[in-house]
Amino acid sequence: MPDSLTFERKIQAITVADLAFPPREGGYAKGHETREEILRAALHLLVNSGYRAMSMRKIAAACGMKLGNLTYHFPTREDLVQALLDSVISSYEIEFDKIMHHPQLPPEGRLDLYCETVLEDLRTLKTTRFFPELWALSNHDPFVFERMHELYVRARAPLDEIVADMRADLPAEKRAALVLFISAAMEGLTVFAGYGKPFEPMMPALEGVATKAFKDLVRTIREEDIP
Amino acid sequence: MPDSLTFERKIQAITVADLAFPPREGGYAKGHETREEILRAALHLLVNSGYRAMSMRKIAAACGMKLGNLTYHFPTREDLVQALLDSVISSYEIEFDKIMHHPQLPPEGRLDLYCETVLEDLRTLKTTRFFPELWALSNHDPFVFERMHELYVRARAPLDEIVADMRADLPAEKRAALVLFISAAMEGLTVFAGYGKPFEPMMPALEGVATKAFKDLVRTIREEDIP
DNA sequence: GGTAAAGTTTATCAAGTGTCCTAAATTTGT
DNA sequence: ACAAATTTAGGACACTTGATAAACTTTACC
Repeated sequence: MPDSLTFERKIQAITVADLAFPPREGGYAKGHETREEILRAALHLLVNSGYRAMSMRKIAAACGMKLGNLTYHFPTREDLVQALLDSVISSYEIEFDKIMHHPQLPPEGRLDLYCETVLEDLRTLKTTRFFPELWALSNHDPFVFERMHELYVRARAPLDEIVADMRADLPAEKRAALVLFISAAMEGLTVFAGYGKPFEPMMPALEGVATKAFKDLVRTIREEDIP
Repeated sequence: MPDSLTFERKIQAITVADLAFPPREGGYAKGHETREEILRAALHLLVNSGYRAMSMRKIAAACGMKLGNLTYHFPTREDLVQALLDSVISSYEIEFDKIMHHPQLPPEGRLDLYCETVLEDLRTLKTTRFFPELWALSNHDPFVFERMHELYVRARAPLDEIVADMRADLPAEKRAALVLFISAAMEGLTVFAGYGKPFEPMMPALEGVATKAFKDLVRTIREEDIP
């Protein structure tokens, strides 16, 4: 592992096509398209250049329109960020719905699928890219905090449900702690995965360890008693 | 768990007395004290109000001096941030030195102590507070990235050493992955711990699960073969 | 075709940013 | 006492930021 390294991220450009941009009610078609374009550009800037660089002007420039038009669609900057968080949360919802409404899959299978989904996200670095920014923001912006909390709650909900199916006898508190630890481990993994180049060589081995560790946790859920 | 909550962090004000501010070579005593005061105020602002609020003027105002004096000690903003990162890294170094140079402690004991130290940090939320900001920054500021990488390397070094003592037979790559996963799990834990109020009620239970999980990993290191 | 709403541009505002500069006053180490 | 280091008090620079308001253009619909 080198002690000093050049600043090169392996992620060149994020594709945000798979993010959900629900249309607002009773708007012109053109207006909705523009809103989508704005949010896309905003997220692109957020991920690739950071929150500081995600200014109204740069967003406007990124999608080739004037600043005034941007404030027409989003009167304040907070409105824009809110819409952005909405789309992120919606995308999560869609992702986890796929797992929970998977036809004829036992709890164990759903747990495996859940873990596999997160590990896959770790490989493709999809959510990893905007999470650190949003999380840092949430420490000082109350409304970001509330939305991020909502996101965390929704992300853990399916896992909570699965664990409840498998170990209904466990007290809710311990189930919640177990779920939280799995989530935490995954969160930590995305930290290092997102950290990119320095850790890239050992990511395959890390994934092996992670898979084993998660399997251990599954075994804990199945067989052992929680301390 | 409430679905919406008021924005109240349990951490009111950070105390940075235990952070290391190494003196620069060939400076007067007074100058060193002032530098310390500046860095303290800067870190306070970073933690409690975020990186955006950590402007030269606000730092100067926070420690009751004029802007000119601040630029006298730190010609550019980057100089200041560099010094800040230096202090953070130094503090880490001191913390881990205590573990590694503990008299007559076998590798197993040092591993326990290492985990316990991190869990203690999780309880007191010491480093948790500025990590998200710095990490988010590192994604877009090359020099912050290099320093944060240095920090990660130094933080994992002792753990690496311990694991090497315990399992010299394992290939370096797999040892590194194991170390990385333990670090990742801890990193994730600090994420949720730093998240504060919403998770506060279940922190004790979470800590129990975490302790057990870490013990499992230790057992993995001791007895089993890594996949 | 006309009309009202939606969408877009243009121009401007006050405020904040980091950096640089000069000149003087004060404190400190020796 | 003397020189170096530190601090104060300003001002100015070029630049970016979010927000506002007035004009202009396109679109939808009767």
